[in-house]
Amino acid sequence: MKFSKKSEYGLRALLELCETYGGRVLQRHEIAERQNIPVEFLEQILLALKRAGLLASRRGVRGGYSLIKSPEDITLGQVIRILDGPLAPISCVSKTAYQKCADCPYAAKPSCPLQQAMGEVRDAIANILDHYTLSRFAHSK
Amino acid sequence: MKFSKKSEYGLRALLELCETYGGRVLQRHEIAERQNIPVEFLEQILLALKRAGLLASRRGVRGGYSLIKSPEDITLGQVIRILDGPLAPISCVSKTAYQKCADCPYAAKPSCPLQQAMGEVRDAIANILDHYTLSRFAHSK
DNA sequence: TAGTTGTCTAGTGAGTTGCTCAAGATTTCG
DNA sequence: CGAAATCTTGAGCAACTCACTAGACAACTA
Repeated sequence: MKFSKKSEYGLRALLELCETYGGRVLQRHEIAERQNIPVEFLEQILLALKRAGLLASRRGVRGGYSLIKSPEDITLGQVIRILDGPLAPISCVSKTAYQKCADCPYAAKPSCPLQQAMGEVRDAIANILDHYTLSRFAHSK
Repeated sequence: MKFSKKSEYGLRALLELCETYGGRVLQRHEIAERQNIPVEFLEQILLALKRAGLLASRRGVRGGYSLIKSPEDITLGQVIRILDGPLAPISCVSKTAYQKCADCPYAAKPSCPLQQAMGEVRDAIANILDHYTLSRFAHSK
């Protein structure tokens, strides 16, 4: 029941990028050094965030990465879903990636006792992470 | 960010055991069949739950497993922690298994921005799972 | 004491995580 | 233009975890 390093690194990288938001770009090695993240691994993360539309990048000598969306418009939930997949603790309660459980005897019945509890957990997690924005994050620094 | 099959199977096995609570014992193959769980895998789970003090077992011909605690006194949180480890999404916010992050640059500083958010998530999860008892579970069946 | 059950320890195949490496594309600067 | 700096892509890999299996052993009961 843990988040991956990918999510953690991704969030920490975004924190750095928030600080130069609107200003200069950051290169991967700058972010990597400041946040103690292996450069090549960080790269994969930054690219994923770019593909998801959070970052822009420029190649070449004065290249680097920069935030493309305002820190107020980026939530922890978004970032974690990009890097770690759905938030739901079991897939039969996921809203973004629902899957019927194959082996559960309750799957056929009208209601599964586990589903209710897990649904509540899912909602609680999503409620927090989808309302936490990067800006709120940076302020508490 | 998912619970393991172990937890899921464990909870479903406990549901079965709730139904015969106070009455007869259940053998592993009975539970396994009704809940579609591989017997030998289930066994490991039952043993873990036994070591944790939730179940009693008897060997031999009329052997089997039975609940040793009342369903009202067993919470989902307990069970999941036994089978899956701590609930915290990152270990620096775990109450049952705290660990300082080795590489995080905020670890040294008074406050880590990630920690606050993750702490809230941890509390939310624990709040739900530690108040959900097996009895509440069985009733909604 | 024979057969049935739980107990324990080890092992295994598939998949994931966290990370590395190498070759290429694009940009800037001299 | 050409060289250097940067991002881009894709492949690869060791360690670990997950879900499950196997087999020897201990205890209970008839």
